Amino acid sequence: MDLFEEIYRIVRQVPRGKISTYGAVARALGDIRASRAVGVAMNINPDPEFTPCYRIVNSDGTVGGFSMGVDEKIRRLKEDGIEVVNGRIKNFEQVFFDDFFTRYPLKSLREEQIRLSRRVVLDDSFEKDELIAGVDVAYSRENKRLACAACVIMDKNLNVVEQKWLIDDVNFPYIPTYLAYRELPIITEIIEKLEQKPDILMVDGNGILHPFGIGIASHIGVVMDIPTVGVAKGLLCGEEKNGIITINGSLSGYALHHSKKPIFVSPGHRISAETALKIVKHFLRYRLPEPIRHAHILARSKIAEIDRRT
DNA sequence: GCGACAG
DNA sequence: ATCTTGTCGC
Ligand SMILES: [Mg+2]
Repeated sequence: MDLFEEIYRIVRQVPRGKISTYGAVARALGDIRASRAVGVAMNINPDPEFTPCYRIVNSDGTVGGFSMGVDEKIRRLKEDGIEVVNGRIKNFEQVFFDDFFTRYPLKSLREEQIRLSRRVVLDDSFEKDELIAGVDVAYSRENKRLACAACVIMDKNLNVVEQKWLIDDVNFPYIPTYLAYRELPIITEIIEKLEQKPDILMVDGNGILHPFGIGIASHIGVVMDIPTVGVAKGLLCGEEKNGIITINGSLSGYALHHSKKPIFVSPGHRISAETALKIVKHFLRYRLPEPIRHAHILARSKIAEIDRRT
């Protein structure tokens, strides 16, 4: 699913002489949470003459940003006949457009998440726990649709057994609660490239610690049918109390405060919360468990190398 | 007005 | 995540 292309398709529906907002485009995608991603998509708009991103403004009526300069955005709006006074759209309600033709792609993805969430297994369902892999994705600053995925397999003595990396395009922006749709394709690709099969995969992001119980670690686990653990650097949802994270009163994960800033561990798939915690603790040396930390360093260094050469 | 928003 | 074209709720 190329959500960037879906965004551009919606933005092209705004007629000359009308404006819409980041939030309205996000709603046409199916979720207001995508408003910031709409801004990101406008920022990297590959063809501003074809896709008039200058017609997308802030929902409070201010014009918002523009990579060619806000003055240029205002100039183009005025050329369309939109009046702008003190950086604010005049007659906002009259010129506002949100009558989009859309299939609400994010609503379909949410339905898929809910279906997948019912398939999450929270019992220890693995033969061995000898080879633990960590995976992470780093992004190019030159080309914002280019990413590097890296995977590092370690044994229980924290020796690196195998590492692989690859570069590929990413066609889905980061949207809170939809992270899997951004990173799953490239992560699937890197896992398939491994010569050895890890017993458990640790993912940079949440497992069941997600508003629909299906963070990226759980999502990968169910789709690939592998045991997974989620390790996040920030709290997406839930409440912390004495190191325990609950959503609506039921346990979803744990907070670890071993480092300056906490991490949040939650089971992904085919593992219990307690076992997930135990395995993460076994690999802690710095803030992040070693397999993920090494994958992060590898991915960053490779994408930095690409950026240097272009 | 300020912080929250996995990456 | 990178260095940035947001929105909502407290
Ligand atoms: Mg990451």
